[in-house]
Amino acid sequence: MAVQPDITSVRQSFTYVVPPKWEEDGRAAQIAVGSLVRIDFGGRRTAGWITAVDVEFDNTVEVRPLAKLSSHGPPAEVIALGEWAAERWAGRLPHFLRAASPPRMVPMVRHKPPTPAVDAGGHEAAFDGDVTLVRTAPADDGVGLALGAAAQGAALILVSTISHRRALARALRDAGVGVAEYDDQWERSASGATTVGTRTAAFAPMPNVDAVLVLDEHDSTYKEERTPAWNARDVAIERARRAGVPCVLASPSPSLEAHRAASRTLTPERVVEKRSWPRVDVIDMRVQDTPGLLSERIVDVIRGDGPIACILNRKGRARMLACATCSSLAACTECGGALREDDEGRLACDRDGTVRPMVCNECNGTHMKQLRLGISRVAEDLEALAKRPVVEVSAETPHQELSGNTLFVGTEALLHRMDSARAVIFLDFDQELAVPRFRAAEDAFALLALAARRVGPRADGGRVIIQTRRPDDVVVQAALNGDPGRVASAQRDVRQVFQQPPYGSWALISGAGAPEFVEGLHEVQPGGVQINRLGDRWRVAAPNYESLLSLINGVDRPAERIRIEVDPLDI
DNA sequence: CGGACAAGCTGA
DNA sequence: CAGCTTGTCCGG
Repeated sequence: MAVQPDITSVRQSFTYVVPPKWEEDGRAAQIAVGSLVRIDFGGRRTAGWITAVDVEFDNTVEVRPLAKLSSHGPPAEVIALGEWAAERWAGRLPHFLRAASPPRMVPMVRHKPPTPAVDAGGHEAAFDGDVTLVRTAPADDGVGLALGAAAQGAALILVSTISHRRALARALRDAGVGVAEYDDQWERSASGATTVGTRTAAFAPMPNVDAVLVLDEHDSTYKEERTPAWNARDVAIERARRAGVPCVLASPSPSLEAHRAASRTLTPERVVEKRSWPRVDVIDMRVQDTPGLLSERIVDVIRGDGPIACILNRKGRARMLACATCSSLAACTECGGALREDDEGRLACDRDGTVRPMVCNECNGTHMKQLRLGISRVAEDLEALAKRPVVEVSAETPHQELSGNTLFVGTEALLHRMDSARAVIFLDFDQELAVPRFRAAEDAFALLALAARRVGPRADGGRVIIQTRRPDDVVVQAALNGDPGRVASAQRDVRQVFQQPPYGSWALISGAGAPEFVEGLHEVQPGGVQINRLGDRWRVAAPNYESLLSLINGVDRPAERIRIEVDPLDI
């Protein structure tokens, strides 16, 4: 038996033998690749996974017996998938095997016959290719696609939140589908049931998968924040590829990664898609008479009935500048990012390092004003304008208080937490458009799609209101026209030209050992790879992740700690 | 990860 | 050079 110890820093399996007694009492027959065992290792007892059963014995070392058979574990295919993921995101195998393992020990798995066929309700067409991108209505709850997946047999379905997992599992059960919720119902998943779960469910122990579905594939919760920063959507695609089964990626605001991975894209007819979006009003803040963040045009809405969400992301506020003459936002002419005032009174872009004199791009005005407004101040102004109480929502606000006929103000977390709204007002959407990150446009549009979901389709009468100084921005225009395809086609060009993901692969190197490691990378003189310093970390950019990882894995790691984040989202 | 052991440092 | 700290290696 080859056993991978459950110790992150041990990157190797070790050979053990099955104790003779286990042959007699039947335990030997239960051992398979993936089984959880305990072993005597390095002078103590530790957990581990069986990674291979047919192993050549190395006669130069004394081989010890396994100490204990703890539990069933992930099947061999999932162990192999974990090995692939460890390579793909420059991580360690135990990280992935933990995600694939039961939360509590499982002595025995019963393999159940597959559940009877369910009616796919017209959604089976999405599942007759390899990787298909399906652009959904913002308010689509995914039940139709999930039934389409379950109609294929045992389906692996990823969702971005626990509450979506619960709701979808309930809907599938109501339709007669046997469902396991991962990882709470690990055993049920291992017995072959259709499995619904969040990020870690990409490693669910299903013995065979007939279809894979990733709902809201653009969602950043699919990306693990800690190292290894793996992405469940990409694991799901690989899992489907290995099993030779269809994989559907669904989202109202698809990522460029999904566009690239898919061999075809299914979009609703233009008219149908536009109707699936709510009415969107764009308010050009450059021509508003009122100072501050509240325009006249929102008055009627905020004085009206129903739950209303006013969204104001405060992160990075202090850095934003606008022309005192024409009110245009100071933006980088190279990359469109927001500019800040540097120490010498010039306009500086943090994203690409461009510096220019304090002169407005639009009107050549030389006086800039800081745009700065705290959320409490806005809540006060809003209350005065609406003539009704305003509830300021923070992370501590209990969920029960997020409904009813209330006017809320908060950061985008408010949108994630509330169930539905009659109107969503983005008080300062430039915050989202000007974030100095390569994914800013995609993320900004995803936020509008989330608002559209809370408000419902056009026929429901709800509204999304966008206050901005950039009414012509493609992100704003795409929402206005209910046409997500515009964002993708605009972004694709930029990303291709600058070899940004997914048309290139990046790694962020940080930590105390980073300088030494980067020096080692430079010594290799890799062709087609660029290394940039960004403050106390470095970005390694390669044409694809294969060449990125062969470079990174080919250079010795320094003694001091380093953190390698492959394909980061927030840069 | 954590134990073993080697190399380096300190004080008498 | 004992006694201690710090660093590096390796485990079946």
